[in-house]
Amino acid sequence: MSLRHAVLGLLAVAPASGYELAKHFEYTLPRVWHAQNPQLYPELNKLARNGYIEVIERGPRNRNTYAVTDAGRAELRRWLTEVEPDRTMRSEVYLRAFLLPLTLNSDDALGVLRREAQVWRQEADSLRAMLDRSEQLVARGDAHLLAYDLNLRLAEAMLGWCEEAFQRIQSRDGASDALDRT
Amino acid sequence: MSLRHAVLGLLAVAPASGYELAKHFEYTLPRVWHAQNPQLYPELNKLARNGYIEVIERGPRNRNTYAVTDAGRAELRRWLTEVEPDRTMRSEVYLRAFLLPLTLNSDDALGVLRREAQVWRQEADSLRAMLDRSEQLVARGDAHLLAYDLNLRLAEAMLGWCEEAFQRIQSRDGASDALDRT
DNA sequence: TTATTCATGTAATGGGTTACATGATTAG
DNA sequence: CTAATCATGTAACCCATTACATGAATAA
Repeated sequence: MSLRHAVLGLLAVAPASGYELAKHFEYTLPRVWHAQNPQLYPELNKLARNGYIEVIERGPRNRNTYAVTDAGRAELRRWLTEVEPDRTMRSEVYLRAFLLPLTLNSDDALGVLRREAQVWRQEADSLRAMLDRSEQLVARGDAHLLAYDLNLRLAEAMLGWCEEAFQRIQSRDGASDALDRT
Repeated sequence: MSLRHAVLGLLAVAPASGYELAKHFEYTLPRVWHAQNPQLYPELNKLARNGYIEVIERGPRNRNTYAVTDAGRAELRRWLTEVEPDRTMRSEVYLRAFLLPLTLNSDDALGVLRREAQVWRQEADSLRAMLDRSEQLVARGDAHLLAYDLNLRLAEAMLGWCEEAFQRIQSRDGASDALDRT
């Protein structure tokens, strides 16, 4: 499991509180890694007990800001460079895309694909706009841009697939219509 | 959770035993949905008790071949067309890609990116070869091709990102080298 | 007849989600 | 002073993984 390394990684990018991490997972990483409050707070305490992170500031409302320690940074580096990634995935989006053309009739499939294409087109557009804006503000080599770029490429892949699937199903349908008419 | 619908969907494509489903998840769907034996057999029994699937054949070695019932097909259609998808993801691959440029030094990052690009290039190549072969065997409208096409597009997106990230990190590095030299 | 593959499962453990609880601070 | 937001957490439940168990059929 990699929640441990997800948290460690985010804190290596910038110190944060549990509350901020939760927002981060919800708004900036929803297509990458997902985690909520009841996982985060116990995990932060565990990482702190093991010496990978530490509280660097106590704010109002019991706010604890955590940062990675040297040991944490070393562990993160070890994980990224030496541990063979688990490349299996479990994505409802991909599962639906897989099943849709295989199990739905053409009308249902085309309807769902039209809606899905819309979602990914919007996501791709807003990521592209964000990247355009950012490239004027920060240095072109800024590593944050690469994170957006990954999301953009995945959204574009989904959009491209939706459009391809739509066309193929439509022409398959057209072909059978044509056959029916002869 | 969608294990229920993953199983229902696979059985809607073609009847199968639990053993065959496990192989399917392992070899044809590893980048889509992941499930193993100890989940599958209880889930199959539950789906059968609820009337969504049924045993259509008992083979040697206690082999049970399951197929979806009309109720199962209706439930699958309902899920695909009416239930709003959960578009959050939890992918170790994406998480690593996100963290890599933000937390590793250039040398480490370039090394890992080179290895990763290799993996996705191979996956894309073999999927492309499989698609080329298939298109000569089956009708172009065959829905199975779309499943391969999705995997291909995602692999190409990962490969494209790896190459882009490699170049940006290299040129960022080159830039700082150039500055050092002056 | 020995090893391999097919085939189905259970038990123990660990990870993740939903629902709930509590209280401090800030904005209107 | 009221509502919204910030902030941390626990309890109960469900889902997923690892390790183990069992035995039938097939290939060498």
